[in-house]
Amino acid sequence: MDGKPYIARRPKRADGRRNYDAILAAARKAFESAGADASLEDIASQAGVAIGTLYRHFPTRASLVEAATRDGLENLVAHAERLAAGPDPLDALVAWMREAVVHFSTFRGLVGILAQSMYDEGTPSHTMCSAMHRSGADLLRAAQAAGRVRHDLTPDELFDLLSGAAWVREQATPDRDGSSRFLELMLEGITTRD
Amino acid sequence: MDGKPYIARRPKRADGRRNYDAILAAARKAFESAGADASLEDIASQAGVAIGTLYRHFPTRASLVEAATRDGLENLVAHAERLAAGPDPLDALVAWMREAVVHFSTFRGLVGILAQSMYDEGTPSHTMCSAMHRSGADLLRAAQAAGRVRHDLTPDELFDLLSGAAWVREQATPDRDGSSRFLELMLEGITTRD
DNA sequence: TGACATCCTGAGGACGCCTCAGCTTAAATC
DNA sequence: GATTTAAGCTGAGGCGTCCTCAGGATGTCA
Repeated sequence: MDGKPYIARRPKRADGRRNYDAILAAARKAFESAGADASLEDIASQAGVAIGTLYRHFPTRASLVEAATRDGLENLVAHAERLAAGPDPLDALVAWMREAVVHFSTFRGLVGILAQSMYDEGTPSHTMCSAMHRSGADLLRAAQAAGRVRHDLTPDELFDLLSGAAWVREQATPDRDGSSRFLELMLEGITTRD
Repeated sequence: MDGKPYIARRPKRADGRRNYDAILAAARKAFESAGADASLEDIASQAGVAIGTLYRHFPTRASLVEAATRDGLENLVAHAERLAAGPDPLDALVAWMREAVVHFSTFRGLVGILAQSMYDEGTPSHTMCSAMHRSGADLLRAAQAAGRVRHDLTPDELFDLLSGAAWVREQATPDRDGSSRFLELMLEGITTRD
């Protein structure tokens, strides 16, 4: 829509870096406990910083979410590469999917943002999402090449399933978490018959 | 948490009924175009009514959503009964599931509210959700009794799958709606092997 | 035609978003 | 160390939304 997305960069000056880090730490904590729509003014004050400073470093909520979740997604991508080197392509895919669902539901509201970013280039998280998309697609292709997963499943469809599972996990209460069962059933629908 | 949920009732006085209906109509339109978090002040003004009047009839957003979606859920329950009378229990279940997913994603944010209401008694939509839960459970049981659906699938798990599908549909853009494929794959995971 | 319960109104406090003009300060240069 | 300057910080304030409540209006019933 309006050019390239804003990706927050660690600033140059010492005080800038300090505040940047403090805001990020506060944001992680706040998102975890209040979800992706946590109050930005709370986050700023938790970080010991004025609201304007928060906006200086993270001009949009999406850019803050992106910065707060970048590490996790990077890990996910890195892990995919390690898994791809393993012996069993299906095991690799399944292990990765489990991990992905957990990451996607780090806090309430994250899946929605990621799902949006996946196909919207004007979004801070789009870059990481694309990288992740590639990782998943590679693992999927390998499993399909080994004849372990149905060939008509596309990467987009895989991500729809993962997002759905993550969303269910997001909704889970302490006494009810249907996400692992969700994944199990999903795998039944995806893997080829013996 | 705090006693029984507030279910909006059609008021006694003529002006009250008029406003109640106008608000409901405006709310349906607003939810459809702006999602479940549409501005209540907008809805009131669209209905030609002061904000206080909206709150008089619908003291909470959840109660307004409940009233706006009651019909749809009632239909869903009624349809389940009709389907249950049909010859093929699996066909009945599948048809109902398709319909349920569509209803759950009537507007953005609805699935989340319904998923919440399903297991939280202190919620306006809980009553209808429970009725729907029973409907689905009946259809599921019948399909299982006929040996067409795996026996270890619980109603709760079925609703997790339906909610996941509905959520994916909610996220869909005009050019990308993965929900029908989602349902297809889901059915693969659920039905028994031939 | 009262009398009264029901209903309506909209100002106002609380909160969150986001901007911007003015001020402070780190750090590079001399 | 003094000077310069760009980077960074602040927080008041405008705006939108939520929700309440005191006071006023009106449908309804006898």
